[in-house]
Amino acid sequence: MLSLAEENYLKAIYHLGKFGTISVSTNAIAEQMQTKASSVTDMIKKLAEKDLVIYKRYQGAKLTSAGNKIAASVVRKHRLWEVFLVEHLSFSWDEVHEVAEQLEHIKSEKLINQLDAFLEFPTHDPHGDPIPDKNGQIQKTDKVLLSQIDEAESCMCVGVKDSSSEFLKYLDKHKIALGTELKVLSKESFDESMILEVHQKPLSISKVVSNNLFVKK
Amino acid sequence: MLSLAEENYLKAIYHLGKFGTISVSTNAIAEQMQTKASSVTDMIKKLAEKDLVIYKRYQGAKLTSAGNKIAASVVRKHRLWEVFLVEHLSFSWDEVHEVAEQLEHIKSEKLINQLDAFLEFPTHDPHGDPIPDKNGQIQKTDKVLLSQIDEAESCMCVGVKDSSSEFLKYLDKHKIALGTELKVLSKESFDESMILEVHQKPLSISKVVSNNLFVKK
DNA sequence: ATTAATTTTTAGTCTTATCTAAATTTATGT
DNA sequence: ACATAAATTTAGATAAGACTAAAAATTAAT
Repeated sequence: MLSLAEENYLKAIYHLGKFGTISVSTNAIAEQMQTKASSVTDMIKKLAEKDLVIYKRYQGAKLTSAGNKIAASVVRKHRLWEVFLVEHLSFSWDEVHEVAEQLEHIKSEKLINQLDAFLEFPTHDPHGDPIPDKNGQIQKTDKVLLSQIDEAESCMCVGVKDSSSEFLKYLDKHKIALGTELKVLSKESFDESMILEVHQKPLSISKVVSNNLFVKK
Repeated sequence: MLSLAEENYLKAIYHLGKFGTISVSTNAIAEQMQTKASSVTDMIKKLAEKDLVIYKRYQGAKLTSAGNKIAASVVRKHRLWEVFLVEHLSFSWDEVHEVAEQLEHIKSEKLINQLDAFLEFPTHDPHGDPIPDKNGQIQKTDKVLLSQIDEAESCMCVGVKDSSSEFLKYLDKHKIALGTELKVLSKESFDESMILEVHQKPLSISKVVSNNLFVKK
């Protein structure tokens, strides 16, 4: 049985390493985990002992398939709980992360399978991120950043890259949610800002915003 | 913010000390927590430092009102989660304890208040135990052990004293659940066994059973 | 290709929560 | 009341996970 700390490290490597495909540097993990590189070295050695990561000194860590499976299951739990919080307990999408960080570590196969069924097998969390299935598989979507959309094109908001509370509240304020239709009225090359049409009204957004909003054409 | 271990100690003292009214011995806590007396001494010193228990050397520990409040809130969370698991995730009453032991430590005021509302403010958990309110108050019930019921009297099952999986499965097997009507047909003074009428059929039960089932006349 | 800068690891320390073994205090029995 | 038993506390160790500071390896720059 893995400790909370071990699960969090696996999750960090999972997120940084594109779901276990590439090696992640000690420093990158340290930054993600808000800890020190020396602590990371200790932990990845321990995870390597358990065959959850492949570790070569000075070369960073990469998830094994066992490690990937565990990391994906933690992410699965996190995202399912987020759906529960939003759909049934009236949480807003900027409030769920902190609580889901705790709930993702609850250990019970039955709990998570029943929760999945109770939620009617959702495929995406409230931020538009895909929920891994029982085997850790995630379904790929063809989402692109809003900044990639050309002038005069329309698209639909399907996810966020930055899921910080600040950004989510900004989107709420401007009535942008998952499923919201957006049309690019114009793009300003000088500062890469855009003018959108949202709910029949124009809205000017900066590059920071268009670079953190995923859309589907 | 309290650690998981600290919360568990407070909960143990709460259960053993009748909700904070009486002092609990080091050994009793050690047995309840499945740990050693020396570990208990260390911890209750620490809790005393934080003014959550009153500790006098060689005299055991007693919850302060602050400690009682925290312990009650942990118990509240435990029991609310149990209700959720049974009512919405198809858990049976003998399966909920282990998972609720984990869920009770999730920290979020909003989570527990919303969960309470979602469950429509239940007053008792699936084993008939009362759920403390936000202020830690529990409503007293006039339940009594089945062994106290006289011959020819009828009563209703309202709770269990032993909530082990084994006992709960025994009750399931004999179709005894909360709300089930029971009539004492006869009592055997030799071994203190009883013959009940349950669902229009006779059922012989031992003293162990009648001493672990709460009923209301 | 060597030096300089950066990254990573090692060594040693700290905290929390646990343990064992020994010492101390309280309770018990005659 | 006094010896002994039982309960409790103290002292010293251990393991997990974190940290700092110093050493080592890698990468980058000239």
